[in-house]
Formats: sequence, structure tokens, C-alpha cells
Amino acid sequence: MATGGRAITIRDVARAAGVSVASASRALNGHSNVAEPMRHRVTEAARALHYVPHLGARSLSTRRTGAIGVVLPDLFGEFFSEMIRGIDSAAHRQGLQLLLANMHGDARETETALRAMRGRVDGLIVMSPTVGADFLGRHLPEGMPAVVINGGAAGRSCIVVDSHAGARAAVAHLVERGARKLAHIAGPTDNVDAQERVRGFREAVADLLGDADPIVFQGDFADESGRSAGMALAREAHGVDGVFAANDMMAVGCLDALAESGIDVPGRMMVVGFDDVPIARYARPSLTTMRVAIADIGRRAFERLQSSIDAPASVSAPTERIVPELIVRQSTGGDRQGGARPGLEHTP
Amino acid sequence: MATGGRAITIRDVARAAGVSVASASRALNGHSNVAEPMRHRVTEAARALHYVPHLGARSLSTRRTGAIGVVLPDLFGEFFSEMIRGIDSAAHRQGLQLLLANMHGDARETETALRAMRGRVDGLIVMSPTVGADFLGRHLPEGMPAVVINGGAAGRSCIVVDSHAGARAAVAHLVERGARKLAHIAGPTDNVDAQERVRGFREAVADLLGDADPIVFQGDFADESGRSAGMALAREAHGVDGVFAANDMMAVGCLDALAESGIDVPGRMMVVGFDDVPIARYARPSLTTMRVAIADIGRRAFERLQSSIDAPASVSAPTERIVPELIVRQSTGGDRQGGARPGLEHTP
DNA sequence: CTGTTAGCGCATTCAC
DNA sequence: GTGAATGCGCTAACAG
Repeated sequence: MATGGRAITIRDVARAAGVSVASASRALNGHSNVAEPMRHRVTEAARALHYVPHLGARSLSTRRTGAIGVVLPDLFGEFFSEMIRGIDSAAHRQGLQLLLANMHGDARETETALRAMRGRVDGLIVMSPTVGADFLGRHLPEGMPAVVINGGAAGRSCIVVDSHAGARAAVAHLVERGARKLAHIAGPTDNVDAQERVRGFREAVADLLGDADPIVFQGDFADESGRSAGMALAREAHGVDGVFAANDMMAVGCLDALAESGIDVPGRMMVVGFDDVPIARYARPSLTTMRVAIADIGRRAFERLQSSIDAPASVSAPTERIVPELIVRQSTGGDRQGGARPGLEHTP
Repeated sequence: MATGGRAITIRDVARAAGVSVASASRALNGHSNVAEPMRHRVTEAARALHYVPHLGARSLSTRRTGAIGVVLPDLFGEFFSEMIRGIDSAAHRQGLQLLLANMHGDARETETALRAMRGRVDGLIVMSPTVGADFLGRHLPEGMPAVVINGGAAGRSCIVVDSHAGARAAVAHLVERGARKLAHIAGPTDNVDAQERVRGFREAVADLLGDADPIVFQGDFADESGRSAGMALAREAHGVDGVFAANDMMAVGCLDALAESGIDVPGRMMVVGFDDVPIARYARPSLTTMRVAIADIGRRAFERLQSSIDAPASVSAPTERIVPELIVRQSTGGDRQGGARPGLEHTP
């Protein structure tokens, strides 16, 4: 750790207070069986020496780390921060810290990240939409409580967003609003959510419009890819009057390209996104989208993790399914106010 | 840790391989002095048993944790995620993990967060714009490498954004574009950056427009507060034709309120933000702002931390000053970045 | 109530 | 090369 001049330990405190290490420990941790005068001497000594307990050592003996691991894919902007915010707000209340592992890629890296958690956290929240359930099942340290977001794992608590249903709902909305020819901007092919969204899109388009082979642009969840799709759409408008993007970032990029190309939204083309990240409200036109209460999911994931940490013998590990909710805004002509709905209640 | 059935340790591996714990350790860590056959037996045993090293224990003996602590204030959305992204991208390359401490508040909590890092990280990146330099100086564990973002601390590496200069530049731009009466939407009063921004604003307005007492709305960095300021501005337009918001989120909220109230931006009122979070590009009108390369700062902070971890005897601890760069977009009539108004030629 | 003794899981001397 | 001790800093179980 490159400690300048050997950090001070509980032994130093004990010596300074003239007591045994055990007593110092007890006093410091507020145990009941300590005489008041001694407790005073100890805390005083600790303060004088600027003693800070070594949590690594403590957790080695208590078998409790006071931290939970969060492994996430390389998410884009707001989705990432919303998720963290949700998890953190709940974890913070319990005095737990978050050990982050934002992985930029493949399965091998996921494995590394998972291994790196051993002995450092009490539980895991894993969101790994690109690796199969079997993989997670194999590599999640056994005996380590965990909840998996968007991706099953045998015998684990799971929270999954129903991307398929969300996609269908988005298409239904577009059709209901009068769209007759739809296009989709898809997410990365190795992402299961993205896969489910294309699938739902295709199904719904076939069912509702009888179109068996709709246009699908290959995107990657980043705004730029939505932007190019929008450009392509503007150049060679194949008569498309409705676009469903697999996430909000791409939808916003698309919106931007359309505006730049002078295409009226929603007049000439309607757009629907997915996620409802904060930015969706502030795009112009504001974005109709399938809301996934991201922060809520994070909070929920933590709660389930918490209970599975507290009750090691968690019998059932039911999968919780979340169905996205349609939020209609200007991009499909649905808005009535200027776009932004009052957010959370503000403090005066 | 609620380990289901006692997790397996290096002892189990050693026993299975029929060697001593020490040898197992050497073999597993790729030391040179191990006979090939033994190494094979050990790695094989480890794999068969699904052995995963206990990093907590390892760090206790190596005095290296392989993690760095990141303590941040309760930041809003994109600023937070950009910063994390910058730090993580650099840390990830070095195989280091991030222990997050997002603190929601006061100094006492900051202290707790700081203490909670002892023995769990090799170094600290602290961004704590609401606590004074003296506080940090007192509570940063001594002997623990650290770099401070936006807030000095004696003898520590610091990276500070020149909020004062940024604010002056924003005002200068507004004036140059023809604004004659300005208003400011301020950040939280206890935030030093927010303080510097008001100060810069006041100074510049006095210097450039001779206005000694400009309107200042009290905000809190959240979009809602920018929104209410925008509403107020729309209701009782005191002849204000230029607004400088202390961050982008508030600027965007303000923009939204103005649009809702039918006030033309930039025609009747211009708006400038601060930070240049990704959303700024996608607001309509797109937002002119003072760019702070957030992710870059995070990356930079990590690099400096890294070198101060490697070289315990880091002599100088110079403060690095970052001057925000003006990015002109539609909200001050400047366009050409991030989207276009129909009517302007655009082909690159 | 207090001090002594044992580990927690691992890496690392130091002998052999 | 390899194994037997020792210790990282702390808490817990056991005496007194």
C-alpha cells in the first residue's frame, strides 16, 4: 500500500492505552462488557493516534466485508449511472459499499471480474447480457449470494426486463398512432436484450402489419449508431413512417439526424425508444419510450441480494419479471405539455 | 459471507495436490522456483476444486489490494457516470478495481466513507466539493496515496477545474453575442465550484455590463431547479436576454421551461451551461456550454494516483488546473456542433 | 470485566 | 525445489 510510515494498528492503540489488544477491540467496537474507564482510555488513545481500523483484516476474521460487488457491462451513460444510483441508494442505507467491475467485453473478462470479487464482497449483483446463463452458472462463486439482472443463472435470484413484450408494445403503439411501415434500430447482436427486442419487433410487425421482412439497422446502443440509421432513413426514405430503436441513446441519435435532415417528427416519422433514461424527456421532440425503472431495478436487486445474504438458506430463487411501461411523448405525437413532466418532488 | 458450504482455500488445493501450502502458493502465483510436474499437479487440483483465491487474505499479507477508492458527492446523472467511466477505463487497464463511495451529504459522512477505505484500497480519488481543504487534509488517511479533484488538500495531488475562469468566459460569450442583461442559475451554496461560478459570473457581469446586482436564482444542480428558474424567467421577464447556468442539467431544465413557455432560444434569450455532459448536444436547441472533459479528468486523476502509488516518495504535489473550453451551440445561436437547424448548410 | 490463545487465508521468510 | 514457521491486523473463544 505504500504506506509512508507504517500505518498504526490496533496494537498501537492498545499499547498506548495500556490494555490488551482484545480489550481495545472490544472497546472500539462498542461491546457491552467493557468497563467505562477503560473504554474511555481506549477511544481516547485511538483518537490521539488517528487510528483507523483496517477493514481488510477485520473482514478476514469476521467473514463479512461490508461491500457488495457490482459487475456491469460497458453500459452507456445514463443507463449505467441510473443503475448504480439505484443500487447505491439502497446499499448506502445499510452501510455497504460498492465494488465496481465494469467490464468492457467478453466472457473471459467477465470470469476475471467475478473471480476478483472473492473475499472482497458479501454478495454480487451481476448484469451480463452478453454471456449465457450456463456461463454464469459455472462461474459465479458457489456459496456467494448473487442476483442476476437480465440473464438467468440456475438457482440464482434473477430480475429480467421483458424486452420482448416491451418491443411488441412499442410497435403496437406506433401502429395505433397510424404508422404503416416500420424500421428498427437494433442493439449489439451478442446482447440478449437486443435480441429479444428485434424478435419482438419482427413478430409484432408481422402480426400487426403483415410485413414479414421489415428494415432493421444494425446498431450498438451508442448514439452514433442511431444517428447513422437516422441519416440512412432520411436519405432513402423507404416510406418508413415509424422507427423503434432498441434503446434511448440510439433513438436520440436518430432524432438528431432526422432533425438535421429536415424530417418532421412526429409528422412524417414517429420514433420510439427503450429504457426511459433521463435524457429522453429533454430531447426535442421529447422521446416516447418504453420505461424501465432502471434505478428501481437496481434498488430491487440490492434488496433481494440483501435478503439472500441474511438468509443463507434462501430456498426459492424466483425470477422477477419486469414489464416496461409505455411513456408517450412528442416523438409519437402524444405529448400535451412541453415535454417534461415534473420529475421527482423537489426540496424547497 | 454466508458461504454455503465453506469455500475452498489454498489448503484444500495443497492437500489435494499432495504438497505444502507454500508450494501451492508459489505454483499458483507463477513463481520461478517450482518444478514443472508439481506446478502441473497444483494448477490441476485448483481447477478441479474450482479454487478461487481469497483476495482479502492475499492483500493482508501482500499489503496490496488491487483496488482504488473513489469517493464522490451525490452527483447527478451524467457527470457522475462520465467521471467513473474515465477513472475506470484507466484503472481497468491496470487490472485495478474501483471501490465506490458515493456520499449523499455532509462532512461526517465523508469522514465515514474515507475511513471505510482503509485496508481495502491502495489509493484514493476524492472529489468532495463541499468540504474544505483543511477537512480533507485532516481526514485523508496519512500514508495513503490520494488525488483530490476540485478541492485542495495540503500536500496532496490536486486537479481543479477553473470554475471562476469558466464562468467569466461564459459571460463574455453571452455579451459578445449581444446579451445585455444576464441572469445566473446557481448551484448549491455549499459547493465550492458553484461558489466560484457565481463569483465569476458576478465579476464578469460587473466588468462587462456594469451591472452590479444581477439576478441569481438559487439552484441545486438538478434539472428541476433549472426548470423553475426558467419558469420564473418566463413569467416575469425582467428583460433578461442571457442565462448562465452553473451546470448543464439546470441549463437543460431551463431550456425546457423556456420552450414550454414559448420563449425563443436563442432569439429572445440565450442560454449557456457548464460541463458539457453528453446530453448537452442533444437538447433542442443544443446547449452552448463550458466543456470540462470529465472523463479525461477521471483518467488523469487515476494516472496521477497510480504514479504516486508506485513512487511513495512523490516529492512534489503540484495542482493541475483545468480551464474549461467554450463550446458554442444553438442555444447562443452558434450552431455547427451537434445538430442543425434546418436551413443551414451542413454537408461536411 | 479482562488478558491469553487461536485462527481468518494467504505470501513469505528461512532452513533443509 | 520444497516444507515448516511466521505474520498481515483484527475478532472470537476461552479462561481467569
